[in-house]
Amino acid sequence: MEGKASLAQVMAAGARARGRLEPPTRDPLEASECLATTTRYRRGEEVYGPEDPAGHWYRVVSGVARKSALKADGRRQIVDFLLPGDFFGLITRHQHRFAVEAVTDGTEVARYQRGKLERLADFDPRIGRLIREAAFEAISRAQARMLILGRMSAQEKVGAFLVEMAERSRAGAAGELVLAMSRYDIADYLGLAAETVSRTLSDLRRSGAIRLEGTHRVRIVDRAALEDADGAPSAPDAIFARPIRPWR
Amino acid sequence: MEGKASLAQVMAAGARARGRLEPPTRDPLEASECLATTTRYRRGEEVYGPEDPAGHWYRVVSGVARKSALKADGRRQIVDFLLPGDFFGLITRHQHRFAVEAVTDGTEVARYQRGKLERLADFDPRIGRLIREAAFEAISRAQARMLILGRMSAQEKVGAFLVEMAERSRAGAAGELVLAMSRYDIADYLGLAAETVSRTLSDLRRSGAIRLEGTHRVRIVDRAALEDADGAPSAPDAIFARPIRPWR
DNA sequence: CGCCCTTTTGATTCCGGTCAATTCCTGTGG
DNA sequence: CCACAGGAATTGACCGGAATCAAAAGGGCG
Repeated sequence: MEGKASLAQVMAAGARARGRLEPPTRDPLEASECLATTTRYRRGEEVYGPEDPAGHWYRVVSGVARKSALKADGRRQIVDFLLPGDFFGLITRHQHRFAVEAVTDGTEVARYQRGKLERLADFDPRIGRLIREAAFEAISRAQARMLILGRMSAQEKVGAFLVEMAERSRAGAAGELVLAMSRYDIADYLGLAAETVSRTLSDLRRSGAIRLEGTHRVRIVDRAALEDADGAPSAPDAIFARPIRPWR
Repeated sequence: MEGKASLAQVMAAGARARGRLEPPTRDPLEASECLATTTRYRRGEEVYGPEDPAGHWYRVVSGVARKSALKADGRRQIVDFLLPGDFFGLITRHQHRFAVEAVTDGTEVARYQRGKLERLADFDPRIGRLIREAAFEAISRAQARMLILGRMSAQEKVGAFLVEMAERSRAGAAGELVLAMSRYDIADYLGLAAETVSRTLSDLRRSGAIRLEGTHRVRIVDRAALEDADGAPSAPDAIFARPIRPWR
């Protein structure tokens, strides 16, 4: 399914996410030239492959996607989960190095012609800023993830992952969280074995830090415990959350 | 030591690194407004700390720096090694989350006022592109590193690290390479213990993939072996490089 | 209802972290 | 210039946590 979204919409989304931008220096009319093609993907479907020419920039409209690399020995590393609003494919090179696939059925992705958008940015500084900030955002995300991948125990990794997803998906204050991806995806994201992810989630459940209300539904009970996981509970009142009745 | 560099120089450096940019849409005269302050740092000296306000963008002029985060438990993760030409501190937020310190004595860093540069970018699209591309570059670097951090054996990590540094520092075709940073730095960059880094380098030396010509001098003998390390030699003729006379 | 994929749980192995000791390098001061 | 001191690097021994192998249980979709 294909659709069109005006640049105005893009800008609006950007502004919403990040606060006010400067008043236009040009009439946004020219913006109508630059249209995004929105495509809908099925679960597992590929948005682009690691060998595809990199002539476009993309943005997730709805759903979830994963950006990953497949190594020769069959191992896969997921480099980023892409949620609504996230830009991806932002490179200067002529070829992608990663694949992007939809995680959920019906994931919608907006696609922009790189050249057009770039030329547009040359005239409208707001576009330039928007892209710049999207890139900065991606850097932040990537570097935050290095802290996780670098030197953490399985408990810390999974804990940090849950917190990250809760924040990025603006989960309800109650800490309810939907993990669209499989345990294998999570494992390849965190650099763990799928079995370890599963085990760790069970451990966190037993220790009362989270509640599993369905395979893909998690409720964060003791967020502090997730954050500096691996150790003792940090919040004093967290102890009372400890003796938890078994799930289901 | 402080100095001044004109924007023209910055642009020139950028163009050199990446190929031609478009002809100026405005006279570069206004560029003279935007001056970079270049500062020289001693070994271990801090360029900025994790709590500092993020009012500037930076670029390494000469030397090497490391960007790192210190965790509560004392563990450190190095998120990036910064070599000449690399931009850093590119964020929109108001506070850095990482510290940047000089690795080598006399590292020179150019500092740009973020606001000025941003306003300048609004008028001169070349500046915008330059910054955008620097950001894209950082993303690439970060995502490439995730492949390393994610799921590799110590051998693979160290091998990949050597290859990365050789490429980024344009080491002589002979594969001669200078590692400015300590084993501890390398360890914190790769998510390993310093002892493991040392051990692994020794193993690679024994297996003939590299030669150690001084604590901080490495010669890459069998690059292919480093790349898909951990396994058997890949290049057929690599076997002949195997029986290596002991170093020194 | 039944098949298949995902998830969970269990048992065993092994890589890399930790602790410890020694050697090597670098820079400093006599 | 050489001796010395202190940190950096290397090497060794041991142990623990996560990967791997294996199997059972659950859940979704035809």
